[in-house]
Amino acid sequence: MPTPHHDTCRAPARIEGRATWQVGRAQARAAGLLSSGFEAHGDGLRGYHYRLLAALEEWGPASQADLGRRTGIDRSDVTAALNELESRDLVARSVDPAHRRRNIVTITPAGIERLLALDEVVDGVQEAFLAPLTAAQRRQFLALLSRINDAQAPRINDAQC
Amino acid sequence: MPTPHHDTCRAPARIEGRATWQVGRAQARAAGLLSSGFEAHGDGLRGYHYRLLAALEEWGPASQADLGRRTGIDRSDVTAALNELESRDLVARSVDPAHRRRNIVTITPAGIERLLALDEVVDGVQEAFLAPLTAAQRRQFLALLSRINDAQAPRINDAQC
DNA sequence: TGCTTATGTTGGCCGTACCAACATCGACAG
DNA sequence: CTGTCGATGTTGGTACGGCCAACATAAGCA
Repeated sequence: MPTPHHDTCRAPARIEGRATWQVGRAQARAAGLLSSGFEAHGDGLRGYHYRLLAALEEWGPASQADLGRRTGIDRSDVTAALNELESRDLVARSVDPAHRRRNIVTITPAGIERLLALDEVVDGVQEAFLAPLTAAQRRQFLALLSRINDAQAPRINDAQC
Repeated sequence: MPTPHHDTCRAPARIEGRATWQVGRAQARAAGLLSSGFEAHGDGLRGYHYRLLAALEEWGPASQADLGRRTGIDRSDVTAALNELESRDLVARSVDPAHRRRNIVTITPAGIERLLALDEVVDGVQEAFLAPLTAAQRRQFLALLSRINDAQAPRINDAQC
């Protein structure tokens, strides 16, 4: 992604003061940092792939549909992302012997290795993103964000959680 | 926009704790609320149009290129959005007598009226978005966001500010 | 005068998120 | 056992925001 600037000369006052606008700017900044990081050290992988690798490493092998439900990624997008991961030998698909229609996706040792490398990239991005805040402010910021996100979130797929 | 859920069952822990992830979730929520609001009371208008109307009302008539620079919207997108605003008689284009290549865009009384109506929609969204926070927490949240956004922001177009 | 810059416009690209349709397989009711 | 229903993986398409390239034209300046 080519670094969204999103801001130029300061938005109109009625917009600049809005929380939704500020959140949008912050997210644009975060997305820019992330995609720069992935572009530099990610071998063409992006957020989708990182989320899927992380889910596989933390929760173990799963079917594609389960992966989609757990990560909030659409089934069709899971398929596409897994194709790219599989072509790099970072995950392996195998047919479930019980349900022959289902694929069991497993993360490979190379996948874990790449995941750990991406972890460091993402950690570096966090540091850059939160740089203007002190440690106490970062805790506050995360706490407020969590409060907003937890209290809300329409939560559509609440199956098997 | 059909209400992004983005979250399903809690992301992997290594992602859930990241500030960039939380900001993304918050922004997804904000965008969903905004597009719901615009969809319900906006007569087909969206963020682009609101930003342009606000810029015109606050800074007065301007050329399309200036509008683009001030709002951070690309020239080509400004053209498209202005076409829709003009077709609703919310703005008027007139050729600058000095620079015959330039259009002077003016907000019409109907445009101001619509802008005020959209202001209320957007205000309602802010309220919904910040609902889980107390007044003091909202101030903190905005202050932290401003600190992050102001300290950073690569600022590419810094001309005439 | 000619060269360069700025403007508005058209058309296109990319990434994220969705949705619809399809063939296939399992499970379960009758 | 059969038929129906649901779930799965896949393909293909949509929408939207953001961005870029190219173009014709007008202004400004050398």
